[in-house]
Amino acid sequence: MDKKLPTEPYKGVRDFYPEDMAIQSYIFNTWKKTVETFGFERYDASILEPADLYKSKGAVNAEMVNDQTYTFIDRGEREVTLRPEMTPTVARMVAGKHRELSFPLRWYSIPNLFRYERAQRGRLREHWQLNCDIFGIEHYTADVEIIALAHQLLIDFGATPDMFEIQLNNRAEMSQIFAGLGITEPEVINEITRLNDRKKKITTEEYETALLSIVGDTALVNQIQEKLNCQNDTNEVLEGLKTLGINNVKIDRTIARGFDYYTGTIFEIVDTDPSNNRSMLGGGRYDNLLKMFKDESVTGIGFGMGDVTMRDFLETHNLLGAHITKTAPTLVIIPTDSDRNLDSQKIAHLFRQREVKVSVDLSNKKIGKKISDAVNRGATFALIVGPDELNSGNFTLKNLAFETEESGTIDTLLTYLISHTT
RNA sequence: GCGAUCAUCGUAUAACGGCUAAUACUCCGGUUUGUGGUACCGGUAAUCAGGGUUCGAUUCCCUGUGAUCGCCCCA
Repeated sequence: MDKKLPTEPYKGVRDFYPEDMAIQSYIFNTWKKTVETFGFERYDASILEPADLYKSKGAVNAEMVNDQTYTFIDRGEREVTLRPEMTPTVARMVAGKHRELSFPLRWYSIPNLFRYERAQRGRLREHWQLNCDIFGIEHYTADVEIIALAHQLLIDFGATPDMFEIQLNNRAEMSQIFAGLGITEPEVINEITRLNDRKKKITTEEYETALLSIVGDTALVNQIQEKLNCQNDTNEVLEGLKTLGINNVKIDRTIARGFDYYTGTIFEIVDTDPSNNRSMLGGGRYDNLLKMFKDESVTGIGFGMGDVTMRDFLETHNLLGAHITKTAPTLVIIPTDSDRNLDSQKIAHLFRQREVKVSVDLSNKKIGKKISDAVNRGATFALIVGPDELNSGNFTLKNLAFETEESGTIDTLLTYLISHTT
């Protein structure tokens, strides 16, 4: 009679059942570990931000703000947006304590971000993204450092350098290249940049036709292509990375990046496997982001890397598997019947005080079933608790992996268990 | 926002327009009233929603919903 609710999650977002959460935790933990070896500190903020943070001029690309954010009016008639990216938030936080913070900063966060878009491979409406930024260093070695971190992140998941490629570009250098060709109008540069971004997806003919319709001059079309194809291009960031032993990197003049706030280095890391031919990570340098909040400016460079694309990468290259561990209890206490549940819970407390992970099987299944359930859950030990054991004080601890048993008082078994777990 | 493909037990698959919609795994129970994953036996459980064509629709058509893949954009 009454209509039941669907059990599916909201469109484009995920439920994390324990087996998914195990993967998610592995990704987050690995991120955290690597990033902290680079001396980064963690911060976070609310998922809610005033809509103005994204709307103010030149903050981000207009399409994303207008068409791809979750924006609503709250009960106090404030316009609120679910954060679609973290950079404006961290810029706001840095600007807010500009005078108190001791630069340079190395900050990271793993926020969940929301974008209202059509879900597809590697793109969902909610994703988590590792965000790393260095604030307050103009020197190019900050660019090198942040890209070296991005590189190391993948290495620490077990990736080898042939599995991915770092693609570098520089907004300032692009402006110079265009200026050298006599192209100075920002509108035209913008159009060419957007076209370049799509270059790998379209044919050379399509590219040339589109480029011609922008610049209206065949000679110029050829000159632009020549500049873009220059394989020998290098810069100090590229050389710096090579000095650090990072060689799967190249200059790619078609790298564009969507956000308007980038002013210098921009980079992406792409999967070299053709079946997962996507950008997994992207970032760049921004000089003017704090100007929204203050007259003073602080330069920053950072990147974001998504959990969805990360998982796709790890699955594509078979880098998950052995790393994923379910959180199983070490010990399952098995009462022979429900009347022994409380006695069992009391015993469990003794083990928990010694930091043993214990669950008590409170079901009314038969003992054999409870034991096989414990095995299936991945427990290492099982302890049977029944009237005989409680009366005599003599218990049996089963080692489920080796199919051995140990008898004794709770105290001796506790000592035994602790000495047999690492 | 646009385009393509798809939608069957909890999961993965099967069924020419025609028998009670099948099989495997999972789950539950039993063989075994207090002790292990196996084996054997049994059980629960599905045609996304609404309309149309037809004697008859899981199958064909339309609409909606959802998913996947691509475009746009981006992690």
